[in-house]
Amino acid sequence: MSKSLLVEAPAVTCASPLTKEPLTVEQAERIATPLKALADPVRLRLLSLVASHADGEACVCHLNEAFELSQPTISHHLKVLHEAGLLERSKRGVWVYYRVNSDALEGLSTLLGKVSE
Amino acid sequence: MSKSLLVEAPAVTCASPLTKEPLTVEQAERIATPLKALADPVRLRLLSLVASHADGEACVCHLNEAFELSQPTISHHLKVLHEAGLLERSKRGVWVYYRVNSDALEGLSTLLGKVSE
DNA sequence: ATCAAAGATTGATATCCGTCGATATAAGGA
DNA sequence: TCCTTATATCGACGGATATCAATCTTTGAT
Repeated sequence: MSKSLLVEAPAVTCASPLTKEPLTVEQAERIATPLKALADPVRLRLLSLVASHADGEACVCHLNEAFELSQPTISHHLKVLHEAGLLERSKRGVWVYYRVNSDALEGLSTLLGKVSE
Repeated sequence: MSKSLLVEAPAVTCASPLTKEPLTVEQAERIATPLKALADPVRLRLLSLVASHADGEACVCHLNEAFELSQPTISHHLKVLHEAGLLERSKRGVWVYYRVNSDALEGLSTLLGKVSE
């Protein structure tokens, strides 16, 4: 119900929906979900923080320290990114680590790129 | 004040902000603007409708007909896309035509693609 | 068993945003 | 000039969302 929408529906990203023929209502709604997750300054910084970490993985404890926002707020943003399929989550002991889902981002990238051809 | 943010700040898109090093607050806010414009099902369909038109140009009158939404609502969405730099506007007589700004979309596309490298 | 720390969840609040009806503006035609 | 049509703007309403404090859950340590 809240898994990666882009990964679960590769047909949408592999086609060229923005150029050849207009998007259907369903396609537009599916694509809007990860874009909405991305369209927030805090979540963009979170994503870039995770992506720029040494091993592509970041502990929530470190992410919390990087912002002047409450812990629940960061937790909320991470949840939004995770449910949109942009971040993967793995728990080790008490700590939770997030890493970027490259496939999802790549799908969005090629989707937008199709328009410029 | 409301021109294309990506085109006016190519440094942001040409660098690799999402991978190498975390985005600054200013960069994140600048990138969030066009992404917010894009992160709506109606606006995605509007953009794809314009992009898929024969000569890459679409009259507002045709766009209005394609949606079961009021004329002011479509006008609002077109304004958001235009102010985000994703659509260009040209008036001929009584009619207004929109066309996709490929540079802006390409900038966003490469920006997201940088993460997957 | 108890405690402390990490992270998620809940409930509340304030702001943002999508939508509409009504109205304004602008351009062409009679 | 007056009317009609195309598009934009305004003001209002309702739903979504970003944020916080408080609380809960889970895990490891003592």
